Amino acid sequence: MGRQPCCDKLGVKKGPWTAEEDKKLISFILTNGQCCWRAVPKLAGLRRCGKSCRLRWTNYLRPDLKRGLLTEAEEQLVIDLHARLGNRWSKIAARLPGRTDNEIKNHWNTHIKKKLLKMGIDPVTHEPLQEEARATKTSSQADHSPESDNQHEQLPENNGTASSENSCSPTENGSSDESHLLDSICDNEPLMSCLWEDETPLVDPSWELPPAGQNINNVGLPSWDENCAWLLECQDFGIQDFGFDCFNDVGVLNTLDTLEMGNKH
DNA sequence: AACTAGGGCAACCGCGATTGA
DNA sequence: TTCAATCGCGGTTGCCCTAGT
Repeated sequence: MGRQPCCDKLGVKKGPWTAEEDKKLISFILTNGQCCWRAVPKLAGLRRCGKSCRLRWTNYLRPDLKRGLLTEAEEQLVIDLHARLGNRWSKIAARLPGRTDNEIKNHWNTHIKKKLLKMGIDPVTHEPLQEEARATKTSSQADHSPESDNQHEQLPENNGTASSENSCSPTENGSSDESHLLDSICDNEPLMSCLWEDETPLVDPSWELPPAGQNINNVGLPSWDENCAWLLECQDFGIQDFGFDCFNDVGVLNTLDTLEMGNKH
């Protein structure tokens, strides 16, 4: 009895994805949509576990992904959101269109954390390190940390009125422009209520895959018969030439770039 | 030029949540 | 209501690249 592993340990490939595998996965998902990840490897002809496929797609192959470093404004937003949400990377990522939880998590651990420490700010509590030390001395029990579950529970009730005292978390290092950007975001109640609306992803809603089983052709997309050759050729012609409006072109091109990079490996 | 250490990122692992029979 | 199957998330690992010596 007990829980089955998500995939057969035997015969399942691990490690970096090859361009060929990427092509297969993209081809399959664009043809069939995202459904039942467990079945994806089998149907797509991949020797991967479904989990791995999902991860690869959501973190790397999705056409709506942005690539490259987070902008200062995005970084500031991440800091602010982290102060309120803690390590809920998926929630944070949901507020940043085109960014994945993994990407944000990595960026946090490699860049932002250090930045905050340099500024004398505890990356966990978002409070000045000295005060933090004092606070832990006096009341180690009273958990005022933003990580506190209580605080998390209250988050939805902060809707819209997302306290500006929170938003004044570490902004010292940001340029005044970025601070203004963040302030203006936080001061904008309609925008903030939208941001705090869990069901309202900022990701371009135009990126929608057809329901399972429905061929991509049915949504006005070019045939996928040419498989990834088509995707790859888009680089030469420009995605718009295909009338492929449902994809944000940057995203698709990023995917293509990615595939190309993969080929170089 | 060769070696080493550190940083960055992609991918894996394990667990909790959710779903459906 | 219970329990197995599946999904999704957060933490962690390991590999690759680059800067420094």
